[in-house]
Amino acid sequence: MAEDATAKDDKTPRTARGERTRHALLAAAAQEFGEKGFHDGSISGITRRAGCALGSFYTYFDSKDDIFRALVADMSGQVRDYVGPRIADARNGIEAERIGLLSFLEFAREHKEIYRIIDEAEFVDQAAYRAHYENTASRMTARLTKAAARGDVRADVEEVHAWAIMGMNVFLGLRFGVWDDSRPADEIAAIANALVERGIGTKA
Amino acid sequence: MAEDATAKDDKTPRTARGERTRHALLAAAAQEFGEKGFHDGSISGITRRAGCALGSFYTYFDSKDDIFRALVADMSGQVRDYVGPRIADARNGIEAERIGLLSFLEFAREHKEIYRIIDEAEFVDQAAYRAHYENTASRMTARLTKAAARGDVRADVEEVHAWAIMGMNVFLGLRFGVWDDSRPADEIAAIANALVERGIGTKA
DNA sequence: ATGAAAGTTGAACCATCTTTCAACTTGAAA
DNA sequence: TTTCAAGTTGAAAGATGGTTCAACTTTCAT
Repeated sequence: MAEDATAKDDKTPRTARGERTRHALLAAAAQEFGEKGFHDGSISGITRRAGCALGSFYTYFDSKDDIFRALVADMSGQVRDYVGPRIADARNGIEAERIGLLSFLEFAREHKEIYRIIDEAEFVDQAAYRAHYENTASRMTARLTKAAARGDVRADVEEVHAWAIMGMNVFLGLRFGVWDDSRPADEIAAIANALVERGIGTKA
Repeated sequence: MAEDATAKDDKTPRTARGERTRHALLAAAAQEFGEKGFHDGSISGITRRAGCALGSFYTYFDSKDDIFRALVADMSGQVRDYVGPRIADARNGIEAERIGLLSFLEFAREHKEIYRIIDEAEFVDQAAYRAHYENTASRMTARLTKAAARGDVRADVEEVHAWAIMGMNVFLGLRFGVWDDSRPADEIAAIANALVERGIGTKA
């Protein structure tokens, strides 16, 4: 998840100790940026949390931007890896989207820092930000298209529907996952899924 | 839209010239923050765009945060004032939401900086950020509840539906308003509204 | 055991940007 | 025409925090 190694000056750790430190720095960065945001978070804050010296940071990362980029890619992958397998168990296309939202809500409740980090990528690394949402949307479009072929959803599903449902999920995750998790996640998922089922489903 | 005047040290302009400068600074700040974001944007960048000296900034604003706060409130109000009256023309609750999205898309295409500014409030002034979305959602919940009473939409509409539809709108605005405006806005609005109509409508 | 590569350290350097301030200009009321 | 509050100016103070670096310690293959 960061195997560049452009031969020039490779920052990849070569020993177990180095690996440990790099990992501690990434975890500390998730905390630091999650709590304070990118600009208010500081590298000295990261190294303090990681329990190492300021200078060690530059053994593994080129800059503050560099570790942030690594973090966005990492979190984006974590969501995908948490949600993906769960969706695979679904019996049909509508069910898949319900499980997708449900597991996303669970993930957001467990990792409340994810919003601050992904959202701030809009300012720190726009390419990573767009990549995250475009990848998520295109995975959803692919799922919906497959579901349409199986007759689970209307034949006219397209990108617009995917962005609509993704936006729905993101905002429900913010409101009912991060800001306030007092209502059961499956209740939220059921309400939203009913909207989706009638909206694009074929069973009407 | 900023009549504090706490007697202490009032920054309200007292002359027409002062009013002009303050206004130029706000407009310049929208440009500067829209282009570079809050942290990369600088006060000297703002005064340069506004065509005045660095020091003049502090005649009208206490700090960088202060002008940003003023800007978020201003943009939030602009969206509300653009979308609100258009919705009022709708013949029913579903039509209202279609017009709401359509006019939001139009607004986003005309003011692409709005996303950067509102989104960055999450980091600069979280209270303003939550206020913006909570106000928007509660206005939508109120509209939907009224529509339910008129029989336009299902009786069980609630906050969750409002957040779902708002999230849909925000993401469609980002993808088909700001990032790429090649598809007609009313086409996007029609597709999303069909989803909403079948999803919460009563005509089904 | 030993030497070289990998990793660690934190003070200091440096660039940037917010904020202050005291001198100066403007414009309108008396 | 005079006066003065309001507004303007930009250099410089002050603060912050990213980045560098040269000395030091640890690890591990031989």
